Amino acid sequence: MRLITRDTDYAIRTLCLMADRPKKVFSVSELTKKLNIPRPFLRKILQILHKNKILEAFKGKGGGFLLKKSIDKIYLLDLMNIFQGRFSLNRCLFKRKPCPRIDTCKLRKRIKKMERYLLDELKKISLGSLLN
Amino acid sequence: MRLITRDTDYAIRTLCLMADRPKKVFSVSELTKKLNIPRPFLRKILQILHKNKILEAFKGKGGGFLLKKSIDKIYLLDLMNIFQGRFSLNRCLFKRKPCPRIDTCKLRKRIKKMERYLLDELKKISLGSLLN
DNA sequence: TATAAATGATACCATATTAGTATCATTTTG
DNA sequence: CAAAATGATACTAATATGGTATCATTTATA
Ligand code: FES
Ligand code: FES
Repeated sequence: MRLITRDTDYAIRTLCLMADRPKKVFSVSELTKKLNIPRPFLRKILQILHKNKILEAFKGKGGGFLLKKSIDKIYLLDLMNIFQGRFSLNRCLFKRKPCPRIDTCKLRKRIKKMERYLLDELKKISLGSLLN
Repeated sequence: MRLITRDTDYAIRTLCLMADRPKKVFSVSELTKKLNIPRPFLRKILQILHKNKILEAFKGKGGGFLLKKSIDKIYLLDLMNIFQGRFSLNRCLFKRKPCPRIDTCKLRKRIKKMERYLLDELKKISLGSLLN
């Protein structure tokens, strides 16, 4: 089971790198070289981060992306929500009726509890806290 | 994120139903009617449960499947391992090198901790404990 | 003001995983 | 021997993930 998908992963790495020089405007070319992430994929990711107000973007020659939010205020869970959709462990419940025979669906309750825990843990993890 | 896939889910439901009459030999036809799970899919699932010694199987006319293990000794995690492979949250680590810049990969450690928790919780859940 | 270098928007393709089907062989009972 | 069951296994379909391609727009600067 994959907690973090590739795009979230790449976003983490990119933002951490950018945090090194928080005032600097990075072009995709530059980032792609340093991180070696496939260029068009990285570009898409950066555009999404921009739409979500985590980066600022500058068009035109000499343009690129700039960290907008402090790395300490960007949480892993934010990125997961952006790239992976709202975090939830038991989609199953909503696709099908609750399991016959398990009338009150105890399973669901127990999964909810685990989900609660994971969300709480994930909320605590800022990108800043991963560095150093 | 899906903790439990469809086949595991179906397996749970089927085993719970069979636990109602632990001595009875159920044919696929019978189970498929009661659970309305697509017949050939259910069949595959039952065969896998048989291979994994959770069910006993009887070939030939009048044959079918019989619960071999007590429902209290079948754990959700067993089924997940059978149908979904060994449970682990961070496959990511093994596909790519640890993230550059995050040298000691704190993220990995934190994910491992969550994984530990989930495994502990999942270990506790027997199918028996879901019923009644 | 033309050109090059950047992002914006968006549609597309490739691969992997999950979900489900089909088929033929074998066993068993009557 | 025929019917009714599972064993084994290969195939197909749907979805999610990972990655490309392309054209439009903006901006700096020669
Ligand atoms: S509602 Fe999903 S297993 Fe019960
Ligand atoms: S090793 Fe996977 S995020 Fe660091």
